Parts: sequence; C-alpha cells; structure tokens
Amino acid sequence: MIIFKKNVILPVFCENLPHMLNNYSKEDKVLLAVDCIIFGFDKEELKILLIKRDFEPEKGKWSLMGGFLKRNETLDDSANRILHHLTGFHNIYMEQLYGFSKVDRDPAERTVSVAYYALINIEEHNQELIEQYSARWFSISEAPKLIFDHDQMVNHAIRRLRYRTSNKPIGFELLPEKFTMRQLQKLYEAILDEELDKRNFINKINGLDILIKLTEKDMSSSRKGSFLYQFDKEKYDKKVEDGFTFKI
Amino acid sequence: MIIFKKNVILPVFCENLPHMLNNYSKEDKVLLAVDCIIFGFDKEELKILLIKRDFEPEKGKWSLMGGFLKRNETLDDSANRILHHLTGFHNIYMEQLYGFSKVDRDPAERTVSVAYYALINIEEHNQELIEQYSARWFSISEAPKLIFDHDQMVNHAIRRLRYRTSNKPIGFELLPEKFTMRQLQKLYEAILDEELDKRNFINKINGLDILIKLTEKDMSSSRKGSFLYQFDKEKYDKKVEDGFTFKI
DNA sequence: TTTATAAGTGTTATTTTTACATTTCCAAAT
DNA sequence: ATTTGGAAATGTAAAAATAACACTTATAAA
Repeated sequence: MIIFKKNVILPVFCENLPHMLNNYSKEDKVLLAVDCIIFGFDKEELKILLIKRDFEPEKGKWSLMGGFLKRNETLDDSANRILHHLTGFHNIYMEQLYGFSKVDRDPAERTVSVAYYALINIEEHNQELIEQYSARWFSISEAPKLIFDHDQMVNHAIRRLRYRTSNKPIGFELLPEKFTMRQLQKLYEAILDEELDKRNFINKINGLDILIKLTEKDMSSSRKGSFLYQFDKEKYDKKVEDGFTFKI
Repeated sequence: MIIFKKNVILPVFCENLPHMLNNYSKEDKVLLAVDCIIFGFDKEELKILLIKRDFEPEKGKWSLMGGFLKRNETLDDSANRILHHLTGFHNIYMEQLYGFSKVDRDPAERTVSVAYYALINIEEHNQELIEQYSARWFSISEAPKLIFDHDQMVNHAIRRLRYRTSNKPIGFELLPEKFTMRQLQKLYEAILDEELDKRNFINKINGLDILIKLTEKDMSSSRKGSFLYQFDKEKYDKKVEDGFTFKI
C-alpha cells in the first residue's frame, strides 16, 4: 500500500528525505537475494556445501545456495526456506552475516544479497536433495572459485564463525549428538585454523561445565576407546543467562 | 536487464530454485531502506542524532535518519549519501550493522532496512543542516521511543560499538583531533557502560603505542592542566598490518 | 601374554589483569 | 610572595588466566 500526501508544502531538499515524506512510489525497488554459506564438519575438516549451476549465466560454475526474498517473509524466513530446500531440515542454526550490494554483482539484474551462514551436522543431510541440486561438500581449502561475490561471502562467514567461538558454543551444532573430546578439539582447530594443546583444551572445556560425559565409548579410533560426550543445552542456557561467555 | 530462458525443460522443483534459472522477473522486489545510527560523544555521554518526523505516518515521532537505496549505488554509497545530507561531511566512519526485515515493520509499504552505524565528532556537525532536519542529539539513556524497529537498531548498534572497541580504535572517531586522556577514558566508559581504573587505563593505552603526546595542554578542566594527545593513524595502521588487536 | 596406539591426566612457569595511594603542577585567592 | 584547592600524573604488588610440557592407562589385536 502506498500513501500519497496532500496539502504538504515541499521544501526544495525534500526529494532527498524519503523518511520525511512517504512518497515511496518514486523510489527504486530491488531484488533481494539470500545466499547461504552452509558449514559442515567432516572428521578433521571444515567444509561448505556448494551447488553447481547448470545454466547460464555462469553455467557450470559453483555457487552458494540462494534464493529471493518473498513479499511475505522475513530474511530469516527466507534463509530457513532455502536451507530447508537443500537439506530437508528445519531449525538449522543460522545467522545473518552481511548485505552485499555491488551494483553489478549479478550481471543479470540489480540484486542485493543478504548472506547467511548455517551450521549443520554433515552426517544428517539429505543425500537425495543434495543430488537433486548437484550439490557437493568441499573442504574450505579446496573449494572452487565461486560465482559473483560468493567467495567474499564465504570469507566473511569464516571470520564470523571464528569470532563466534568466543561467544557461543557453535561447535556443537556441527557435531553429531554424541562426540569425543578429540572430535571437538579437531573442530575448534579447523575453525580457528590453529593447533590447540590437548590438555589445555580439555581443561578449558571441562571448566565450562556444559558437557555430559557418557559411560559409552567410541571404539573406532583406538583400542582404548574414547568416552563420548553430549552438549548440555540446559546448563549452557542457564550459564548464558547469568552472563557468562564461552571462550576457547 | 532481465534475461528470459528458451528451450529449457523445467523440472517441477525449479520454481524454488532461482539461482538455477535466472527467471528473475517472477520474483518480488522490495524497497530497500538504509537507516543510520549516528553516534557522537559529548563530554561524558554517548549520544545519538535523531530526526523528528513532521508528517504522517508516525508524525511527531523521533526516528533514525534514513533513505532508500538507489538503483545505481551500493549500500555503503547510500549510507554515505544519507550521512552527508545530515552532517555535510564525507568520509564519516561507518559500518553496516544488520538487515531488518519484519514484514510489517513499515506500515506504509513492505520495506527491508539495512542499518548502519556511524561515528562523528559531535563538535563538527553542521548546525544548519541539523536544524533543517529538526534533528537533535540525545544521550542514549534519555532517547525517546523511536518509530518502527529503530529502537532495536539502536540497541544492536550499541552492542556492536561495544564489541568494536576490542578490534578497532573507534573511540578516536568520536573525539576531537586533540583530546585528553580523561576524555578518552570517559568515552570508553560511556561505550562500555562501566567505570575503568585511571591508572590501568592509561597504562593500557600507552602500551598500545598509538598516541602522540603533545606538549600542549588543555587548561579548561584543572589548574594543572592536562596534556593533549593525538591519534597516530600511521602507527596504528602499521600495527594492524602486523596482526595486532586493539583491546581496552 | 605381549604389543601397539590413542586416550587420559596435573603441575609449573609465564603473562595478563586487577587493585590500590601519593605526589605534582598550576591558577586563583589571599 | 605565599598559600591553597583540585585535577593530573605516576608505579608496584597481588591475583588470575594462560601457556608449556610428558608420562601412564586402557584396550584390541597379534
């Protein structure tokens, strides 16, 4: 709905003051895209899920999964919808990143894209959907060049992910429900791109007191076997409420 | 420019795959607003610059300064343009914050707004322009309720500003060229909303080695007078290059 | 029974952060 | 000329957080 004003004296500078007059009709509209950087973690590597374009423009090139904002949805809704299409899941951990707006970023039409990043348990994706979209997991270091400004988006997402480790226990979103300390450490090493000391890491994690140690062991990686842990979301939430910050 | 595809067999799921077919013409377009949280620092308080709407809807209410993205500009361009209108200055320190997209956030029309925050030296604004826009500086604690989701934007900006102190010497953007240690400390106290120990603060700042101590003194606040300092951007830039982080 | 291998475990040194009180300088008043 | 008032300037010691470091244990497979 567009409202037109009556009986208003327009000073000269008013055409530059859209918030002062709701003559929205004169304003340019744009396509608003939402592109998702989907992170997964596989054994020792941080990966991203990319889709292959099989049409022009940029046919045969790899790209982030994306879509356009619809009139009746929020950006979060849109990102959720896009993630659901590719993975089959709802309630994926997801965060808005940044708006990319170079005028010619998409050669087909003026488009502004808001990038989101998402964290998923790589074991849980829907293989069928992924095939439908010609999607593939790439480790960060081996990912191909992407279309448009998608590489820039990925770099932005990695930086954000790295920073987020100091605020939120995002790592747990990327692991299966039950995991070993070694897996958790490898994940943090992958995200932070640095090696961590095993004892210091375990001490710090235990100090946070947000893990449940199970009696169950994972026997696949050694003869001794390693205990499995679970993330205790309840304990974590209580701690966050009391104003605590998660820091590795 | 919109490109229509020919001779393409459309699988059933293709309408949900805009990146797979550039049939952009079917997609909804939206108005993209840019709203600016303009911070200033006055003596002991962090302030924001607000404008008063003198028209419907939301006549008489206070709001952030904003505008709409034009077809041929980036979001940064747009924010710069808006800031220039209100202050008369170019090259204002500015950062993109977040995209706000509640479907009915603007009752007049579907609008997505990308918020920016900016830091300006409060002594340097253009009084004439500010009067033209019925603008006023408010201390954060005394700011009126704002229209739409602008309060949410301001809160977001304060959080970001607080975080940025640990990365960037943003404080200096808010001060006059020459300033006293006390002013700098008061500013950080205002941003972080906590009292800091004078000696520890000075030790830390001096440890960063990015200030030039002038021989000149400010005599307005005491009989002894206090030395004035200048931010040494060159030294700072060199340090950033060597991978250093600024932390108070 | 032996062996091979990753899992598990604490202490000390170093660095960073916090807490804290006295002296100095100068303009204004006398 | 002397005194006075008040903010500016300054350093050290205790506490906390972080970083460095190596041996023992549990188990399956040989």
